[in-house]
Parts: sequence; structure tokens; C-alpha cells
Amino acid sequence: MSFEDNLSQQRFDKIREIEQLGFEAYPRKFAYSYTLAEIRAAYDHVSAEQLESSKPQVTVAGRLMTKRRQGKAGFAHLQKDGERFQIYVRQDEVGERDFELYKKLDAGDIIGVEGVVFRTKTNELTVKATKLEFLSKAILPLPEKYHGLQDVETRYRQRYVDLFVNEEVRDVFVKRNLVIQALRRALDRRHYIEVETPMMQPLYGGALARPFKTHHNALDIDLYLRIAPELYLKRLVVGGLDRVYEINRNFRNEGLSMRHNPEFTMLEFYQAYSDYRDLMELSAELLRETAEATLGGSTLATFREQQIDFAHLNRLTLREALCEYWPHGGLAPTLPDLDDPGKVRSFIERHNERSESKINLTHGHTLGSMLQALFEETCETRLIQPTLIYEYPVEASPLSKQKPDDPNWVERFEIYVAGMEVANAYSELNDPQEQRRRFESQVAMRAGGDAEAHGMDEDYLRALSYGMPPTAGEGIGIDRLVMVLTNSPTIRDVILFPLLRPEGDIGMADRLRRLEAGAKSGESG
RNA sequence: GGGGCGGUAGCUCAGUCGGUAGAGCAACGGCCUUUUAAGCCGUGGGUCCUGGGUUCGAGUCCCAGCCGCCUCACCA
Repeated sequence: MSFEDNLSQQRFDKIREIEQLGFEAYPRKFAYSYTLAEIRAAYDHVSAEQLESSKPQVTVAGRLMTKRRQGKAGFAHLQKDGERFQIYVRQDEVGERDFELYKKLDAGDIIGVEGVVFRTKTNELTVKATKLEFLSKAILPLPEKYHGLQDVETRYRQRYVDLFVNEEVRDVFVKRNLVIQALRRALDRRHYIEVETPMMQPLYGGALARPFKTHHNALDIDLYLRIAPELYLKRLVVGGLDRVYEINRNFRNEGLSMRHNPEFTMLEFYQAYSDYRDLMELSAELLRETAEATLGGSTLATFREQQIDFAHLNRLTLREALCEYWPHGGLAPTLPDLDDPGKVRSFIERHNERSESKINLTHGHTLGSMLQALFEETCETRLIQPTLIYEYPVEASPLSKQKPDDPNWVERFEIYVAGMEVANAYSELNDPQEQRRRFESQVAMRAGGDAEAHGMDEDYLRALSYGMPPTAGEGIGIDRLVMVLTNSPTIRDVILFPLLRPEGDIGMADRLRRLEAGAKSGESG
């Protein structure tokens, strides 16, 4: 028997021993009168003397996280809802049977406690037990109590352990929920309605990315996991849902990094009779409101030792950003330089000389694509404070409306925070003829080898042909926003179960089988 | 996919020049009725990621592979 099996065997055998004391191994329910947080709220300011005279009766439950025995008494900490609370168990208070149970408890077990609130010598609020109830056994031993669970791989694979052992992990996901609540509230208040559109799509679109492919047996058709909900949401705007949003997963078949998980959560919203300027205002409000809801009223987040202030949203055109954030010293570009393809090419060459990461111009040499590539290489990671970059080249924006005075540029903006793109918005192209031409040029790019170019979506063209009001739409990357608001350096820390390679045979069923086979027979231990 | 780093007890980690594999926590037995990384005495616990190779001898050196992290590429 391996050592680990031995540890588990001892714990497994205790289930039988606990039953022999008259407790149920896996009882149905337990009615607690207070959460641990409620006790703390109710009695935190009550003195030891007052507690001594009032003797408040409570019933609590939770997972046993520490246990300190001292002869015929002992202290332990219960954990529930992310709160830890001390209990004190004395044999002369709980009786012999319950104290026998206490002696058999292991860290990780789940119990219920009836008792009286008091304060210890060190003034810690504690429940002195008058009765114990056994609720569930931890057969597997817990990680070390002081260092917790450190191994990154184990933390992601066994998030259930990570969550109850490392308290800050739970906080991150509670805050993630606050972020989503705040965004929903903000949009609901502005009379948006929330919808769900297909995650499995016969044609994928709305972004430039490679999809996951799957198959429906009964219809015998291939389907794609969506890379974006955009085209469906705009069909709804055609249908008269003037303000819609969806918070849901997108799937992109791409590499993993600290900023990329193949499935990620996006908020997309569309507002009819508006343009991208209206969404600039709305975005600033949404970011500020969300930060305040998450940071307890403050707009200041700390991310990687940097202070990030969501109270302000700087605005620059893409071309202005290139002039302002040029990283290579010497002469930075000027706005007129950026209208000259020859000069832009020389700036790219200067960048390539001075930087590890080279800009590769194989995909096309239009002025717009060069400027966008240069921006992404030189500026993106330097946009630490929330910054809105607007006016994008038309080439990589097949669904955006052009600027009235310059068809090479579209009414689009992106918002960068902490060097990451967290939002993307534009005035939606609603002219079906122009949309058809954009799709055609995308299809040509795809034929030319660009695997991420957009496909032709004829039903979308049909929808636009019924007339879509002028509309602006935006997507906000929830995971990245949560990263910044929770100071999580990697996206895996804000996704409960990030994608990992499967770990292979765990052998758990076999271990449980062996535990059952190895259990001490009948008589008490 | 390229490069770098890592994988040793259930957990957190040491392991020197290649010479019988260690500590703390957790566990088990004993003592202990206000402790809190409880304490004291004692005991048990290892597929050193896997598979080859070099060597009298490999946790340690070499090769291949697996898994993870970082980084680059990819990713508007």
C-alpha cells in the first residue's frame, strides 16, 4: 500500500468508527442559525464580559481547517463562505461521545457545531461547542496549512482545493462576479435587454480568428464554436431590439498565453441610433462604475505594482498614439509622416532594427495595415492607464463604418488598460452593398492564404438588406478587465478551470476501490 | 512550434564533487481543559516525472519523451 493510500485508509476507516459512535456518515442536511460572517458582524464589538453574561446560542457549520488538541479539550477553525472562525471543544461541555468524534476529526472534514459565543484569553471570538454534528469526511489529506497549495499546475487542475485552501483565490472569483453584476446593472439601467445567441454556428464570424469545429450528428452538419456573437446581435438590432447585450463565452482556436485562453468571456452590446462617439462616453462610464463596484468605491486598481485609475479614459487617435508613444528615441513620427507610405515603411524598418520583435509585412503593404502593425508593436504594451485609441484603418475592420471624410479609415476605437486590449467598438456598417464588398475582399484574402479572414455571410447581408438603424457596438473582454481589477497577472488566475492538457490516468476510482477493500472489518477500532 | 526553467514523502521544500534519500507540516501512538504555523516524547511514510544510456555505483551526468511555468511565434 502506498503511503498516500495509507493516509487515506486511516481516514476512510474513521468513517466507520464515526458511524459506530452513532453519527451518520453522510447526513442529509444541517440547519445553521448563523453564517460565520454573521456571527462576526453581530458580536465583533461585544466585549468578553457582555458575552459571558448573555451567552448567545448559535449553530454553525463549515470545513475544519485547523485542529489543536489539548488533552480533553481543543481548538479548531471552521471555514465557510471564505470566513474562518474558531471553535472550542471541551469534553465536559460536549460529552464523551461528541468528544470522541472530535478526536477522530481530520483537517478537511465538514461538521456542524452548536454552542455559545465567547472570547478566549487572547480575545478571539469563538464558539464553545455544546454539541457536534458530523457532516462529511475528507478522505484525501489537505495541503500544508502554512504554505497552502503552491504548485500552479495542481491549483488549476484541482481548483476545488485551491479555492478552499488559498483564500485570495476565492476573492478573485467573488470580484469577478461583482464585475459582471456591475456591467449588467449598468446596461439594464440604460434599458438594454440581455439575450443569448448561438454558440454553435454554421458560419463563424464577427472577428478575425480561427474557430473550433464540431459536428451535429442528427443533422449531419459541421458547426463552429462561435468566435464572436456580433453578427447575431446585429440581426437582433435589425429585428427591433434596439439595445441588446450578451455576456458569454467566445472560442478561438489559438495559442495560450498570460492574456489568452481559448475560451474567454466577452460582453458585447449594441445600441441603435448611436455612433462610436456615443459609446466612447458610455465606455468611460461603464469602466468607472465597474471599477467602483469592484474596488469598494475607489477607481484605483493596482496591477503589477502599477496604479491604474479608471476614473479617466485618455483619448488618442491611432496616429496620435504613434507619435506620442514612439519608443525608439530619435525622431518620432509626426502626423504628416504617417500619411506617407514611404516614411511609414522607414519607421517600420527603424523599429525592426531596434527591437527583438520584427514587423512582418508579408500580409499586405497598404498604409493602413502598416500603421496598425506599427501601433500594435510599439504602443500597445505602453498604454498602461485606461486609454481609448480611435480611428482605425479599414483593412482589418470589415464590419465597421467608414469615416465620412476618408474611406480608408473607420469609426472604430479600442480601449487599452495595462498594455492589454480590453475593448473594441465601432459604428456598425449597415450598408449591405458596402458590407458585401468588404466580405468579398475578405474572401479574397482568405483565398490568398489568410486563415483568419472573414467569410461571406449571406444571411447577414439579407438582414442588413431589411435595413438596420445606425448602430454602434462594443465588446469588452471580461477576463482581462477582471485581471486588472483583481491584480491577477495571468488570465488563468481569473478563469476557474483554464484549459490544460489532460493529466492522464489519475487512478482515483481504483484507489477508492482499494480503500473499500482494505477497510477494517466490522468491529470497532 | 522555437528557447529558458522546473518536476524529490499527501503538502511546502533541502539534497554538496556521482557514494546507504532529508527537514517542517500532515499522519499514527502517548502526555496535555484558553490554543491559534500550539507544545513535549515516540513511530511510520519515497515509481526522486517516465524510458533508455554512461559508470563499480545515478535524485545528481548524457539522450529521448511526458507535464507545467516563463518567453518568442501565433493571437485585430
